[in-house]
Amino acid sequence: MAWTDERVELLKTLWAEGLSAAQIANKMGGVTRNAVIGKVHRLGLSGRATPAKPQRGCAPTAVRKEETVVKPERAELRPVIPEPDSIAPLVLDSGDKTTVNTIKNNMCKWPIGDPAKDDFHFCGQPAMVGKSYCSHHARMAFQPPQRRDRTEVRRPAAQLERRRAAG
DNA sequence: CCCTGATTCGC
DNA sequence: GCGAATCAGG
Repeated sequence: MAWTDERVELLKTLWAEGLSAAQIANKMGGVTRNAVIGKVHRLGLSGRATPAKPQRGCAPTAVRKEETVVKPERAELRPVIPEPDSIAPLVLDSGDKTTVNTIKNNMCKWPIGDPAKDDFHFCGQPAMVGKSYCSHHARMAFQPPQRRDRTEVRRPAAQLERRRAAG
C-alpha cells in the first residue's frame, strides 16, 4: 500500500482530529500503526497534542519552569517493586489509609510511600478478581521483565538477525 | 498485560 | 521514502 496524496491527506486529517496512530491505521487499513507513525514523522506532524512529554531519553536539560516545579519534600511516591503476595511487613496505625491491617483481599496492594515510614499505605482500589492489584497497577507490575537494562540494546548485529528473520 | 508515540535503520 | 522492530512511558 503506497502513500498516495489522498491517503496522506486522510492521515493528516485523522491525526489532526486527535486519533491515535493505531486508530488511524485501523481506519485506513493496509497499514500498521508503525507505518502511520513513521509517515507522521516524515511529514513533520509529530508533536500534536502531547506537549508535556520530553520525547524520550530522559535528558531534559534546559527547558525548566520554576512555576510548575515545586516540590519541597518528596518522600513518597516510590514504587519499591513488590511481590504479588509478599508485601514487606510494616508498621500500621493510620486508620484512614489502606494499610496492611485494613486492606482486603479484593483491594489493590500496590504500595505507596516508603514501607519504613508511617504514611505507607496501599492503593486500595478494587483489585481484579484473583489478582493483587487493580488493573492499572497490575500492568505496572508486569513491566520489569520486559525491559530493564539497555546499555547496548541497539546492537546492529542483534537487530540485523531479527530483521532478516521477520523483516 | 494492554496501550501510546518516538526512534532506528535495513530495505 | 517506507515500516518492522524496538524503545520509552503509562
